[in-house]
Amino acid sequence: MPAGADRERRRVGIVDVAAAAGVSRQTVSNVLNGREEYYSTATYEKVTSAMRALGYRPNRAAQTLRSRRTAQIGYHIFGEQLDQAQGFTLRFLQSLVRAAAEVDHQVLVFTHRRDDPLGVFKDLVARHAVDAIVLSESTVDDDRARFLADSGIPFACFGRLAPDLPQHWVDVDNTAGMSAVVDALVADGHLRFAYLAADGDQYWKLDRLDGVVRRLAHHGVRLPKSAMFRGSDQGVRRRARQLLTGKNPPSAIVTGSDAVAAAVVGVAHSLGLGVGSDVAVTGFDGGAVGLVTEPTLTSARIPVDRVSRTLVARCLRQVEHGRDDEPGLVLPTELVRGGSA
Amino acid sequence: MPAGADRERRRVGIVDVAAAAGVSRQTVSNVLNGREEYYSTATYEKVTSAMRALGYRPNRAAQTLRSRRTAQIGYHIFGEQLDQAQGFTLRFLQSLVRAAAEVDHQVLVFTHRRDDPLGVFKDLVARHAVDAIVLSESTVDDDRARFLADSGIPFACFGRLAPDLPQHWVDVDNTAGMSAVVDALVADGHLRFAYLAADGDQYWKLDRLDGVVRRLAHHGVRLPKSAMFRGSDQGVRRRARQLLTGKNPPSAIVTGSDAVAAAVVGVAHSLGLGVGSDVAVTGFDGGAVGLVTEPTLTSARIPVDRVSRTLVARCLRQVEHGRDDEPGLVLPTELVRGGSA
DNA sequence: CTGAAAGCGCTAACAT
DNA sequence: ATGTTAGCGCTTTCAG
Repeated sequence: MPAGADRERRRVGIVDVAAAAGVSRQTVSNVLNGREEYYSTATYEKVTSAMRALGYRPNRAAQTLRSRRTAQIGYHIFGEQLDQAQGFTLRFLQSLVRAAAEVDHQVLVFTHRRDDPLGVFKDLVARHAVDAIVLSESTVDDDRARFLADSGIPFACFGRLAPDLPQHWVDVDNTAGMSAVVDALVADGHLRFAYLAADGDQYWKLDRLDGVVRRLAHHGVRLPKSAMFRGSDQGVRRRARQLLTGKNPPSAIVTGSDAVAAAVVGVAHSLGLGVGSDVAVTGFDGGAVGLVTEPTLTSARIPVDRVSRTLVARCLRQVEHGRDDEPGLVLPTELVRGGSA
Repeated sequence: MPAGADRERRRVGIVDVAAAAGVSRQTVSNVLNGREEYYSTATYEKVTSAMRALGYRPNRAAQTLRSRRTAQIGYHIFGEQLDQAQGFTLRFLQSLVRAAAEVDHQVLVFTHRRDDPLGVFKDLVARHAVDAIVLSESTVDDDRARFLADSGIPFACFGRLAPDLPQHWVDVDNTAGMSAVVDALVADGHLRFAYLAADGDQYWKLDRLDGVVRRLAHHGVRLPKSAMFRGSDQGVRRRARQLLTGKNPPSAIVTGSDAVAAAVVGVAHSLGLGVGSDVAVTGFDGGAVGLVTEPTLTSARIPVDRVSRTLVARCLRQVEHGRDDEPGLVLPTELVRGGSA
């Protein structure tokens, strides 16, 4: 039996498509890569129908090797995440994956090793495993961002960066977000406020606090020192209890995040107070946490989808045109009204 | 000036290493791929030091194209995840990424498009974008698993699969986990129990319920119908309140998950009851949720790291030796005692 | 607009 | 134990 008779199920390659369509392999490649100047509509039809008929899908490794584009975006997550970020990280990742998919890219998730935080980054860059890297929960002076900037790989951060770093970032307007929350509360007639938040001196935590203080001042409402607290989850609960059982309790408790708000809601319940009626509670984030509290949270929603889409766009821009001097982008939050305020 | 004088920063390739080490490219390749039969210790030293000196890192695309191995594992996540799984998914992903990294693999995260749930899978398989795929939250008769089985790509699931599917799965022993919880509670002298859980008829939810009922029976304790409830988060809260304020309230509330347990803890607090003192509450999972409640939860901990490591191992086994007939693996949970029971 | 040639950087299969 | 010869399947460059 001649070798040609083998029922061998060969992978279908670009040449098979070319043969089936009666054109050369490049024409197929051009169609594949949407180089519209280089083929006629008729050719396009022939080629695409041949691809469909053969069930052809280009081999990624070959494309990558030749074009030097992986169509993959790296996303760094921290290994240990017992904190507030928990819920948000997954929401963001989901959004990022969708945003990447919209432009035919995939997301490679990676973590660092404890003993060598930058090692993975070096590896990824050196091995050309990704076209760009996205960072979230970045600090202003972020080691990772600094390394990426030095190495020259395209990147973008969710969170603003120091002025001496490339401004490849997107962030939300924390101050304005809190202002909107305060405005709504004031419009509802609240006069006695408190602000509770997780501790930490990240700029966004400070911005949120600042937003509340300033906006209340704008409305002529003072926020007494004793009604401001930033600390651990436990500390927040304790202080919430103190405030709510003390004399002249706040009628509205603004918090720095949905996680904190959820904790406060729990405390209020435990004191037999009606949330949204006896006391208003607000959060910041607008993700899933706020939907499982009872009542649901009024919160400043972070527009995750816009954030991730922008991040992906900025990455690809750098991939295609080299490092740019675009400034950072600040996105507004959206006030979502739940039953908690 | 001659062209050779260009200060052109060329990528260092395998030939550069070979030249520097004074060996052929294959020898370098052999060292790279740990084919120990094919080089001497002396050669190894020469080659590795040359690699270090040149800062050489093999190009992934080229390796993939030639070896037909991507060193990437795909992980599918659902797009909308407002439910209990939330916290767990991220914990699992983190663990999976680490487990993959331990064997020099990376994790590619992807979601499906609503209108074509299997489309991404087809694409990934056809384009050889990953070596294997990991699924979590799989159902017994999982469409995704069925597709993967048909397509022949290596895969592994967190969650048992129907007998007519390849048994590429790992799962935890839900029944035994609950038994351990019940044992601890009984040992503490509890006699009046209740069981609250999220609704849904996934086998693991049924197994957990079953575990509680059987083990209580084993101890001679009856769980009245009225003390068993499965429903929405809201429903659970309502029922918890009813139970705790009714006559003859339970002294121990066993729940189907840490998320439900957290809700029950909130309800107990709202009724002024001390959790861990007035009423015991237990969860199932052992992740971050149980650490932020007050007190922390007593729970059956899912050994995520073992799960993900096993999943990765099973994937690689198939990659290397083809589909196997290994049976599914059931892993035990570990009882973690928090302050809630 | 289409075709032919060249090669991305590596590893498999063979030789030595 | 090391070297030689061929590609992997595509895209780039350049010629028609």
